[in-house]
Amino acid sequence: MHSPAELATQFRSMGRKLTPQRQLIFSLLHNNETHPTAENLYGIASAQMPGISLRTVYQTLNELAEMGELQLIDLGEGGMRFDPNVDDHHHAVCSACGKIRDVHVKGAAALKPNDASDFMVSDVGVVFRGKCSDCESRAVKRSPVLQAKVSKK
Amino acid sequence: MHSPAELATQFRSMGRKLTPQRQLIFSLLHNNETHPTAENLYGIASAQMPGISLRTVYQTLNELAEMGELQLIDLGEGGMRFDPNVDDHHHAVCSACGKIRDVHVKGAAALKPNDASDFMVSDVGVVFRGKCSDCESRAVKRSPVLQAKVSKK
DNA sequence: TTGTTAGTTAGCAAGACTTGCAAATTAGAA
DNA sequence: TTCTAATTTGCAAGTCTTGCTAACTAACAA
Repeated sequence: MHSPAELATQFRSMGRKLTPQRQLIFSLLHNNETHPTAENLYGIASAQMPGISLRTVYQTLNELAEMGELQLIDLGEGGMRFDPNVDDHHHAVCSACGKIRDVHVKGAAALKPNDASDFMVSDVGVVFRGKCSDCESRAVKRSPVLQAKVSKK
Repeated sequence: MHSPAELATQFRSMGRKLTPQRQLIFSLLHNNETHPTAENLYGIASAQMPGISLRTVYQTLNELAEMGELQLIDLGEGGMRFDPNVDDHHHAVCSACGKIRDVHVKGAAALKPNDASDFMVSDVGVVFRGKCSDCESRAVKRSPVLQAKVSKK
């Protein structure tokens, strides 16, 4: 995604208006690597601009997506995620905490269906599921406790 | 997914009942490569068993998924898809007709995030987007017509 | 065959997420 | 400052899925 200032210029050059709501959303997305949902952004936006509506958040996000400034990701967890990183990359999802991380995958672009030579591939998406280091170490540390709890039953 | 007969045995051994509704759904899923939605299956099931409820279809599908007999796939197109093929495989989605095809990808299991060595991968999913051969050839054939239409505007 | 009962089904309400709509508001140009 | 098209709000509605519960029935024993 371009910087808030660049987006402002771009919006105006398209005959669109630069509203405070849009500026706020631009700034919230800038360098945002949390892959927020619309609701997430709405929560943060509301704190800084009471009264902003969830509808506006959705609207602006959709506009940015149409402009190619945002990537929409749906990982099947109920709710679209918005990623201001539109470079070629993939995602790793922690099954414990749900956090999504951008990752790069060597050779992903060269992947091909083994048994569908007649399919014209235009895009390849890779999703890793597993545990992030935080959750992994937490699981190890808690392991004895959990066992104790189980044995108490 | 196991055969309808095997599923029947499995259900009974779990203290579950083998209802006509379940049998029908088992049979509809057997060797089904269309990646149907719950609504799709409900439509077909209704024709053969008027009165069956969508609720029952969802319920049975969820049970099968919990038993590991079904893979749930969400390709972000509004609606979960159910795949009786639970072998290790991936998917190719046609952006024109929406059809989903099972594909195998050599080397997919060996993929690793390039820049997230601390992430413990337990599963890798690959989704190809593009055009299936039907849509591809159709697009080529129609191309002159479409151009004519455009120039008329 | 009949009775018993735990497991199921059907139907509707409701929940989560997203979009459509229309009235009120406002950014940006003159 | 004035004007107008773009925007924002708030709510209704749409889609997909699940919760709830009364009525029903498969499975089993007598």
